[in-house]
Order: sequence, then structure tokens, then C-alpha cells
Amino acid sequence: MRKPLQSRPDRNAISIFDVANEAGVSTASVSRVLNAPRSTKHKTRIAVEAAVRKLGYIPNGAARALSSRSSRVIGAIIPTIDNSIFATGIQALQSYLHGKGYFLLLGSSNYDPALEYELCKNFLVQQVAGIIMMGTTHLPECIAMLAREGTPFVNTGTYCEDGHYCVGFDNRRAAVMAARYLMTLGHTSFAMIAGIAKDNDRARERISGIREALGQHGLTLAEERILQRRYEIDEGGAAFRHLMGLAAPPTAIICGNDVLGFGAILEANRSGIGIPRDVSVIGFDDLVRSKHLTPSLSTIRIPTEDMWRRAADTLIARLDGLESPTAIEIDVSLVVRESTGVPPTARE
Amino acid sequence: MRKPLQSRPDRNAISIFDVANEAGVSTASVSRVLNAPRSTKHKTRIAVEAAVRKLGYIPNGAARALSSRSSRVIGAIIPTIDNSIFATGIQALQSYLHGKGYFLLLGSSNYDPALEYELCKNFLVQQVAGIIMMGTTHLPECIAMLAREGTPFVNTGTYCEDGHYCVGFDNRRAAVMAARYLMTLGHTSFAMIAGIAKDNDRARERISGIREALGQHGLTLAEERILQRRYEIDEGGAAFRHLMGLAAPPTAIICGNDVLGFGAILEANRSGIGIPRDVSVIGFDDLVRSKHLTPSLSTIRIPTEDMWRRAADTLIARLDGLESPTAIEIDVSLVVRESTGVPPTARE
DNA sequence: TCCCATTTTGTAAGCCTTTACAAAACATCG
DNA sequence: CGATGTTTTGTAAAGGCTTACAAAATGGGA
Repeated sequence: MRKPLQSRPDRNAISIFDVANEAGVSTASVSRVLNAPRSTKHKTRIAVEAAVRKLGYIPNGAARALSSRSSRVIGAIIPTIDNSIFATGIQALQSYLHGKGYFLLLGSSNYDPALEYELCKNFLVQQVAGIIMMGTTHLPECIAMLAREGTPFVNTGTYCEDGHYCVGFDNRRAAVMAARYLMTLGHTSFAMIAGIAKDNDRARERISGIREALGQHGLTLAEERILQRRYEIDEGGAAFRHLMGLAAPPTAIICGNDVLGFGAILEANRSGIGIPRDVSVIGFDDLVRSKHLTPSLSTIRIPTEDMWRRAADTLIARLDGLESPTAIEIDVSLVVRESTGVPPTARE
Repeated sequence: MRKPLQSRPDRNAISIFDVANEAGVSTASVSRVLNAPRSTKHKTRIAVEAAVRKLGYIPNGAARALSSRSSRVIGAIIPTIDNSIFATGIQALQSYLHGKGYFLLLGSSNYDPALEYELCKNFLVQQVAGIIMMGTTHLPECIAMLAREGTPFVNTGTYCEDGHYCVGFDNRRAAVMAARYLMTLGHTSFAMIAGIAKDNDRARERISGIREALGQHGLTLAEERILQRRYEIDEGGAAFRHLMGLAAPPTAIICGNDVLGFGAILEANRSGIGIPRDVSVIGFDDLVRSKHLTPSLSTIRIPTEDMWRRAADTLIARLDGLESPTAIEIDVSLVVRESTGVPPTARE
């Protein structure tokens, strides 16, 4: 083997050329030791690794991405990190990706598809290998752009057989589960403090799940008994106050998520309304703090961390050229705690 | 001007060459329209923009980073996203960076400097323009690596004149503020449910701040009255139970953060201990839910979002070659709520 | 020892932009 | 209208890495 003698382009920062010279091998060998060590001889590997350590060589990811046309970066777009359901998911995702050798580029869309589109485009500029998004509500041009670029993506938080990859649960069925449980307890007078359905398929599905379940029992939910609110504690509290001020207040309130449920319970405590004595409240998500509330909040549990990890797995499998199921359904479960009970018999 | 006729390398994806051809200009002009439009003629700009739109051109960030030796990506390393103080900060940071045309690469270190170091190295591979980290506890080799690569960084969450850039508050002084307030109320018997001091300068400073303040009033805090616990609700509850079971239980408990404070209050409610009747509890951070607790939690408020935005500003200013103060101090404030009061006179 | 199959290595051509430099276009003015 | 100064544009050379291909080294028989 001839002594390698590639001319170092020039420059300041330590490059693969320096490592190659130091180790007495070619840049190709250095690259191989770094990316496919199994195809190199032990001796070469040792020499290169020593050179890397000695020089403190840090590969240039941009050059690598450019040359190999692939990066180890995955983008995730969530509505907001400021909701612990997403924070928990992102935390799990980041740790998991790190373990798999990937990086997380994060963006939040604030439930705005146009912003989501923009973030997506930015991610593509950054050459992400793949993208994880929440739900199925995306701008058509966003999907088209992703397809044109050939960048794989997976939707999370929802199960939907629309042909796109997804890892999530059936929001409608989960809502049905909550409504049925309350009906089993004997409730017939319902109201819902829902999320804002516009641009949010999960919120929409939950609403229609409730309607569906009630309908099957001959009950209906008047439009004015479905309040659509931002997922904030105070919004939940105000909505609760409004509902309980109605001429015929509901005996059961289904909340679009736990945050709204918190608001309802706190407001009840504040105004002396008994839960579940006067009204039952159920949430959605099972946040950590739900069980700490007084009364603790009945809810639908979503295995968030698992869901995000499996979304990552699905994406990574695709990147590795492996087959993986298009739609993966995550199981949710009903968590019965103190905030739900039989309806007040005395009233009405 | 000669008709540009650069040979398109080959390839599939739409590149700057395609745009140049479509627009009838050179790649240099396309690049200029994209990056420095003011140095191009109106006519050129229009033509290029039309071509970009028509072809759906998405620039290759890797090539850009390689060629310009700079990226628009900023890395942030926090202990965990699963603590709303960090979630809130990251949310603010991401939105802010997006507005400034930067991207957020996120990593969580789980309070482990070795992992932080590894994440840092990864960020450098990804050619981040700068890094934001929590606190001042970093591996020396981490700092050295950053210096060698010439990648700027700023520490957040702490104010420290150690020569590195930082945007934060003086944890010690903040703790002093809490202790003094309780002493003003008449407390003399203290305990602390602190964070884990190892590898966490903030937790350490808070402990020593408490000691300092008490010491100035001739009080001491025995080692066994400082419990170091992970920042989790249940940990706070268990620690509270332990402290209240002591032969001479404290009349005031200072918590290393609000999460520990929540645990304490929930445990008190569970076991019938009155707050602040039997014991006062104060937290640290002022999380959103602190005011919703019963009793609501007195605490030290940190303007988290502002802090992170200013950290971003500091970093970006440096990237732009602007001068910016090395250490920026953020003001914190005492928030008095229901969980603190005068000590029980009856007892002892 | 020689030959052939297999493994390991080196050479050099990209990958897609940006940007220094030079050339061209344009504007201004005597 | 020509000379001169200023914009605007094009040419082509990096930038650091991967990888197809070819060459070299190695291993195993015969």
C-alpha cells in the first residue's frame, strides 16, 4: 500500500485530512472507521481512533450530510411544549432519539397549520431525515412538499388510516369510552368543555365521539353545551362556571383534556360545587398531576412516552429502508378516580 | 452580460442550478437573491423568486452551512423537558428563535455533565452556530472543546461572573430572600427540601443562600434538616413526611423548587397538617400551577420566558459580531401566597 | 510457491452552496 | 459622447465528507 499523500485543501479547523495524515491512512479509511468500522482492519481502526483522539477531531456534519445526502436529524412539530402532555412526549422522544444516534430539531406550531407548513419547510432546508407531526390536520401543500422532497413523516397522537404513516390512538373511540362510562353511572345530562376543533382533528374527533356515544343511547348534546376553549386552566374554569350557571346544569362534564379538567375542578372547589356530588368531571390525557388533584381527576390515559418512542421507531425503520406498518394503534384506557360518580338523585 | 450557461452537475433534486437556468441568471445571482436581496436588481429578484416558486426550490442547508461555514441552528441543553419550568423556557426560546430565523436543536442532560458533554459534541458535529446550557456546572473538557471549536455558548438560569457569558439570576440571593421573609414572619425553626446539589450549581447555591441568611440571624441549619431530593412531587411529599415526623419538626420548610413544594403541600393535605397553620412552605420558580394549589404556594418568581429570550439575544448578538454584556442579571421576586404565615405560637 | 477469491485500502469525483474576483452593465458628468 | 465611478452579475474555486471504482493486500488451496 502506497503512503497516502492527499493534499490538505488548506484551512484552519481540523478536518478528516489531518486525521488521515496523523494516522497514516487515506481519508476514505478515516471515514470508514467512523461510519462503518466493521469494514476496516483492526490496525487501521486503532490508528485512526488514536489520531481522532489526539487531534480532538470533530466531523463536519454539514459536509457529511451533503456528501451522503442524509442526516441524522429528525424534526418534530408539536402544538406547544407548554402543555405537559407534549413536554412529556418530547422528553421521551429526545432521549430515545439520542439513544439511536439521532438529533431532535424542535418546532411548535401553536395549532396553526400555516406555521406548521413553514416549520416543515425550514426543516427540509435543514435536511432533516424525517419529520414527526401531531395529528392529521396538515396543509395539502405541506404534504405535497414533503412528498416532492421524499422526506418521510409520521403523524402522532391520532390513529387514522388515511394512507400516511401514523402512531396514535382513535380519539373518537377514546371519547366514546368516557361517555359510556358516565352513562353507565346513570348520567343523562351532559356538557362538554372541548378543545378548539378548528385545525385540530383530535379535538374534533373527541367531540364527535361523545356525540356518537350519547346518540346511541338516544341522548343529544346541544351545540351550546359544547364549549370550545383553548387548553388553559382558566379557560376550563370559566367554561365550568358558565355551564353550572345554566338553567339546567349538566350532571356530567367531559373535558377535552386534563388541563380543562383541572380548571373545572379548581373552579368547583372555589365556588363550593361538589365533585362528584353535584357534577362529575372527566378529563383526557392523564397528566401526572391529575391524580394529585382534590378530588383526583378521572380521565383517559394515553401512554404518551410509548407513543412517541414508537413514532420514532416507525420513522427510523423507514429511514433504514425497513418495512413497518403504516398505521399503529396505541391503546388508551379509562382511569376512574374521584371526580366521577353517580348523578345527584335529589336534583331536577 | 453573457448568457449564463453553467453545467448542471447532474442529479435529481432541484438545485440552485435549476433555479438559475429557469430564471436565466447565474447561481451566484440566485444565491444573492436568497441571502442578500438588497444587492440585486429588482428584475433579477423577480425572475429568481418566480423560478423558486415555480420549481418549489428548497435550498440545501447542509451545502449552505458547508460553504458559508455557518448555520442557523442553535443548540440548547436542559436537564429535562419534563419540568414545566424548562418546558416553558424552551417554548419561549423556540418561538423566539423562529422569529429570528434560527432553529432549535434540543437535548436533555438529565443533570449529568457527562451526558451534557456528549450532547455538546453532537451539537458541534451538527455545526450549530451556538449553544445555550443551564447553569455553570460543565465538564472542563466540554468548555475546552467549545473553545477549540470557537463555538459560542451562554449559560442560563444562573448569574455568575466567571468570565463565561450568562443570563440568569443569583440563586443564592434569591434563596436569601426567601429565608429572610420567613424569619421576618417570626420563624426560627427551619428545614429545607432541596434539590440534589451534586452537579447542580443552582441547587447548591440555593442551599448556601439559606444557610447564609439564617446564619446572619444566628440560626443554623443542621445537615439532617437539609434533604436533597430529585425534583419530583412524590419525593417532596416523602421528605415532608419525614421532616414533620422529627422530634422537633420545623415551622418553616423551604423547598428547592415548586415541584418539591407541591409534594409537600399535597402530603400535608393528605395527613391533616395545616399549612400555614402548623408549618409554612415556600417554593422556588413560580410555576403556573403554584397559584392554583390549595393552599396556594408562596414562592420565588423567575421570569423564565424573558430569561431564555435574553439568552437567545445574547447568543445571537455574539453571532452577529456585536458586543454584548458578558453577564446579564435577571431579577427575581418574592411571591407571597397562602402557604406561608406566622409560626404556630402554641407549639414547642 | 503460485493463483484466485476475498477483504481492505486509496484515488478522485462528486454533493450544493457561497463568495472572491473580475467582467459587464449602468449611471454620471464634463 | 467618452471617461470614470458604482452597481450588478458571472465564473469558478473552495468547503469537508462519502463512496464508486480500482488497486493492493491478504488468505487459502493445490
